[in-house]
Amino acid sequence: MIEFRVVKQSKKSRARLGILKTPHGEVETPSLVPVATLAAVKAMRSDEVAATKTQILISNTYHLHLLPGEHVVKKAGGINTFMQWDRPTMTDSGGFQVFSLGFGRDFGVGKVEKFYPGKLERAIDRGDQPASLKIMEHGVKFKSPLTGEELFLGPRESIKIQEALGADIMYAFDECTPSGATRAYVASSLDRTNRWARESLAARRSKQALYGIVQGSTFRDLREASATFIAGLDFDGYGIGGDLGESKAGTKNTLDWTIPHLDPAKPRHLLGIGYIEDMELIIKGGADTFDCTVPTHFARRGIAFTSQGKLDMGKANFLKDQSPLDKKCECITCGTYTRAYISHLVRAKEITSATLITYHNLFYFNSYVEKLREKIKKGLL
RNA sequence: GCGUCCAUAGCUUAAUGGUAAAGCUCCGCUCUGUGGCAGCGGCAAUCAGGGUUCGAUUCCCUGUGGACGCC
Repeated sequence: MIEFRVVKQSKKSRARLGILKTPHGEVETPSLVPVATLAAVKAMRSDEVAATKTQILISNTYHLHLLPGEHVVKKAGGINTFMQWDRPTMTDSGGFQVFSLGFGRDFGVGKVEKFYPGKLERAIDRGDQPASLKIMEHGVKFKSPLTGEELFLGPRESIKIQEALGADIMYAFDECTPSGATRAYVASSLDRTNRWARESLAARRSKQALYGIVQGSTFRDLREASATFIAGLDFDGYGIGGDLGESKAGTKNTLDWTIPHLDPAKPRHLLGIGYIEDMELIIKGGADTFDCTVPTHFARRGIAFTSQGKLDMGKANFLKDQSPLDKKCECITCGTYTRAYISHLVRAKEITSATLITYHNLFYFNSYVEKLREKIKKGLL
């Protein structure tokens, strides 16, 4: 089980400082939750991740079910022991894969995207199904992208897998609705997600915490209805997910519409959002935690986040640059290596480039959130 | 020294008697609960000279450079 304590509530915004207590230690909130999809932050050892000030990780039910299978993880003693990570963990339910392997895959777009340029002839409407999976009332029939094998995931299945994985916090099974979906589609999807929320709770046998997920896309009334419904159930916290609409304004609206309806004593997690420039907005909007693949995913494409902005280390001009990624950064990468060296590694496609930049990006993101916590403490946010 | 073959983008190759296609490289952009570690876009070339022809990168000759074989 978890305990959440609000240490300070800002008077200027919905921002708050908190302590999220789990069986594997405490998380100071607001906090970024780096993504370890397959029980690993890609390119990193767990001890390296810990050194980036990362307090908690999120892994993925769908992916770990396929590879290596939850029983392997369980046999190893659960996800913490398996990956030698002694701090808190969460597992996402697989609900996002209903989108990413479904409509997202069909149209080749992410969830924040506002348009499907030239790809979407008409809005996704009630009754539409993605090409490679089937969304049914009791769950979703997937086709493994690895083996082509059919795989069924519903609330009961998801919770069962998550219990075998053994993270501190689990998520209810939901459908992350696609942008470009009509109100009718979102409304019927929400009915289903709400039903799945109840079934997820009923399926739980363990003492792991379980977060319910708010959906409703960009429709204010649906977001409010969703938040109210989820708040009425006995969840330990909340996830806010789905299509948030156009990046900044959309994220703000979604938080404004949903958070006032949730129990303020429970932690709220914003699912899958976390550009550096969005963080202040997210935290002011009232999110206690948020996960994002950007620091790790971009690192593997050679992009470093610094106080000078986003740097594409693959660019040749850095080969002459003897300074660190970020002069103001205190991470090991910045204390040890030059931009010239890192640029060379990126251009040569050396694996080490991913390690070095991922390390820095996580450290940088976590330090950034740390500063925002300071700001809340000082009453500046 | 003689013979044969070759010469197209920075690299490796394609095609054609009506000025040329691709992969890699290079340059730019995109990536938000990570199927895919990529996707999209751009720059850029017919070795040199002469001949045949309405028109030559393509056919012919010479030169230059290279590969192979023979001596």
